[in-house]
Amino acid sequence: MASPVRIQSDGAVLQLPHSTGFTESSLALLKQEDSLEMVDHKLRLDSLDRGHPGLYLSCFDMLFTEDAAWLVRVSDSSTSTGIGPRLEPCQEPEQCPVIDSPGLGASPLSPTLEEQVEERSLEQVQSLVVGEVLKDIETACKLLNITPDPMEWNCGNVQKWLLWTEHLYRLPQVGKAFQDLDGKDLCSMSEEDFRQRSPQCSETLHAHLDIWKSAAWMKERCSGGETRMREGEELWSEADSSCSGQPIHLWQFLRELLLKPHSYGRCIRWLNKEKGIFKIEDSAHVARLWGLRKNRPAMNYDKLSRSIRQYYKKGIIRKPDVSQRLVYQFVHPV
DNA sequence: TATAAGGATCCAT
DNA sequence: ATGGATCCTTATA
Repeated sequence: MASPVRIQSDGAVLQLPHSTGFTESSLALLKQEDSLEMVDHKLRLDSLDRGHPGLYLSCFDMLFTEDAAWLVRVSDSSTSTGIGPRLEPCQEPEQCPVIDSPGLGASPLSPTLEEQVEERSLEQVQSLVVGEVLKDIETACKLLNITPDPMEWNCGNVQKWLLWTEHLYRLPQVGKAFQDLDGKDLCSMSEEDFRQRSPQCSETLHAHLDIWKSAAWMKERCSGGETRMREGEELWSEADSSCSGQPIHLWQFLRELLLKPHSYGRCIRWLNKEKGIFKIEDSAHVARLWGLRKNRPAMNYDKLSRSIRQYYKKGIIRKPDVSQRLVYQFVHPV
């Protein structure tokens, strides 16, 4: 059985419990960007976990977005609840200590100090990584309209999550094998149980679920002792367009995709953000995502584009002055 | 062949 | 009433 991986050496920021921790397999999942050709950042963390020399923790775009403010809250709240190991309130990223700034004429750092500096830098790197993972789960929740905690999923939610994970890791469709399961069932399954239902994808699915479970566990832990939430930084986006009760509109959905270029830049991107001009690079992909979001498996670009064209009259979206294929423009750019 | 434009109809909220 | 989904015809590159 995979042991929980400490994403930190002694004095860990993030030593998660056995049942919900980032296991070796879930970390392995985070490393798969090589095969997925999605490398944006590769963070060498081998010294973090002396039990796993040479461990790379990589962030492919789905798991690496813009900032890590979430983490600051995570660490703050764990401090305040007194339950977990602590991380000093993070400084601005720009002010993070640089690891190799040797000498500068002064006497060399003592090993202890050096270790401390290294430790802190690594903590911040880890914080970034975990923060991005959490943010990306948040994004997926918005897009799929499901809660972040797998334990709360019904069978339909499980199927959505499976579809999503398949799409994310280019897996074959395995939804059928998990048809009758709700979130609780899924969470209680061992990797062996996964193997029985889906021999090819068990490892990835189990590991990915592990990440979600960890995230839910962390969220639970943070929200328990602390309710502070800075405006505009909702943890799980209860106030977001997709969760505010009203069903999401297509134009909002497109905007959400456009705001996550790390994750969706390959299928939709700004040509001119100021003017609100964007291009759908992969029409089938965007349509699939929209169908996923709206529970419309038969969605395709033909229908999606028809809906976009309805916006012409309403003054929400139009064709840019020089009309190009798959290029549209928000009439009121943000 | 894929995309674009827009009419018609149905459905859910 | 409104926003979409679906299906359709016609035009264009």
